[in-house]
Amino acid sequence: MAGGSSGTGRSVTSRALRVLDAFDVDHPRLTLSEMADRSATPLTTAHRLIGELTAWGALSRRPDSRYEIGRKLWDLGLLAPVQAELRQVASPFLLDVHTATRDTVHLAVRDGLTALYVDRVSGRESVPVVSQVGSRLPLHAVGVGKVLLAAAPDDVVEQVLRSLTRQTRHTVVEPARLARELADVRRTGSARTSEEMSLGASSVAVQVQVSRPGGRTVVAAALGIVVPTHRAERDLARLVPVLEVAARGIGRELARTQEFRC
Amino acid sequence: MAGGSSGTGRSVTSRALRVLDAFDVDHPRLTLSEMADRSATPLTTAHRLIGELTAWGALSRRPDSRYEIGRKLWDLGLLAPVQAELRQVASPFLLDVHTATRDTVHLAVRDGLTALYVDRVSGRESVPVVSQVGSRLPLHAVGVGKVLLAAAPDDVVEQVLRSLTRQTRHTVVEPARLARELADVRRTGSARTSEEMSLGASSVAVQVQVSRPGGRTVVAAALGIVVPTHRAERDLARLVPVLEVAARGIGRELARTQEFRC
DNA sequence: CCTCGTCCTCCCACTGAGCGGAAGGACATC
DNA sequence: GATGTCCTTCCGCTCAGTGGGAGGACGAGG
Repeated sequence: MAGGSSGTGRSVTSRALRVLDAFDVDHPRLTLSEMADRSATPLTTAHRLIGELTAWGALSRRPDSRYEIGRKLWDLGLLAPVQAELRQVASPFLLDVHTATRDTVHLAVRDGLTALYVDRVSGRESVPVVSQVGSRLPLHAVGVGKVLLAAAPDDVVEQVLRSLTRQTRHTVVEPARLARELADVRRTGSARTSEEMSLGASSVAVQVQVSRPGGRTVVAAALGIVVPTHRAERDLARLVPVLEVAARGIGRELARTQEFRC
Repeated sequence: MAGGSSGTGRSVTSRALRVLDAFDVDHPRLTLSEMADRSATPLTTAHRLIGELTAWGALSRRPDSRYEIGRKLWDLGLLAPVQAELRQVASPFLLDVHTATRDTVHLAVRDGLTALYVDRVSGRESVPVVSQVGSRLPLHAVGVGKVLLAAAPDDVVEQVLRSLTRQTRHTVVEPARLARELADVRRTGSARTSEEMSLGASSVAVQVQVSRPGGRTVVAAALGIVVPTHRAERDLARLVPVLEVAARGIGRELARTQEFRC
């Protein structure tokens, strides 16, 4: 190869894929040179690769000459079995909760050190949208995250406790305090947050437990609801039973499905 | 290149992408050799490409050694602006309709000669699931499809009329009859189907109209609802006004958004 | 009008990354 | 143990990919 200077990616394929990596939630639209920069690819090479990706439909070019993810990737992405069964089983229950409360309902699983939102039903006149399907948020700052963290292996908990990032002035960043909260979550099965991720929003969340053959139960997901803080005092306590009913429904349904693997 | 025999794809990138094309709704899980076959790629080459795709996260390997679309593609796909604005605007309205009726509600746009389902809220005890988000169904056999077809350019209508495929014994496959139905749709603004796509399911759908600056209105999408046939006679007529209210709300909201482009 | 800056597109000679047949392993079936 | 299916590793040939450079398109500032 001509350049050979810095760590030239390696294979063509990996380079093409790295170009795609330039996109993320904060950068859903990029110019050619932005993509080249962000993926550390020589401009000319990026140009060629992007041309091929566009021809296939992985990217598409907007009238303003910037690129965005194309429909083909959308199609393909929908085939990904990311908790497909969980989402399918849980969806009606989320709708039930939404119908009963008209608030924003979330379903999340733990993905490494983050809470991955796999489904969402958004309330009409609800709080500022922080999370969307596909979002990952820090475990310690959101309701569903605390629930998932409380059920996580010790090493995960330790790692999270060591790196508590502040999101708002209400975020719990003292390890000891969070550890105490987690103990409460394990005892009660539910977690609360109050403006710890974004101001004006409070939440409750509960575990979705699945009984596995052998008598053990595992926490497969977390089900949460977000309300404007001014309604939190009045509503959150009342919402826990609603969530619990739905969570148990989901858990029972999941246990029934033989294919389910954690 | 060694072989050089048949039309060797071309570029590495296009080959890698073609391998991904092996996946579709009917084939969400494939073995290595299936992917090689389906993409007309020599086994060894497919093996290498798939290895790279897997390393990046485009694919993932299941315990049973088959491959499926990986989480990374799911993430990326969610960034695709496939009717992003439409979906965001419409979502609360779909939920409203669902809350009021508890049936399966669909939002679709026309994509070439098919109806592309961009959002869905599924009813609890509803009909057999035919369509999912991302599905494409023939325009002439579904409610939202007829609405979209009625608003489509003449050449599209002609093409569809020339190739009416039978889905069930109730599918309308006579061009003249469908043309008549389309005229009705244009007049009334709503379309019905009765077991034309799958037995046991009937539907109504209405246009989502947007007033563009300049006084013209365009049909941006179709909003539909599916009910079990045994309830169709009783429910469908009553559902039209519900859908119309929601569709008008969506249309008004879309018109307000300046960015909206058809 | 010209200059400068940004961003994109085209060109082309060099070379190492990709290619894929062949061989061998893992596992199941008869 | 013979036969089949599916996956993985190996390796020498060569053509596809590479990326600097040149130049075009467009806009802002002088």
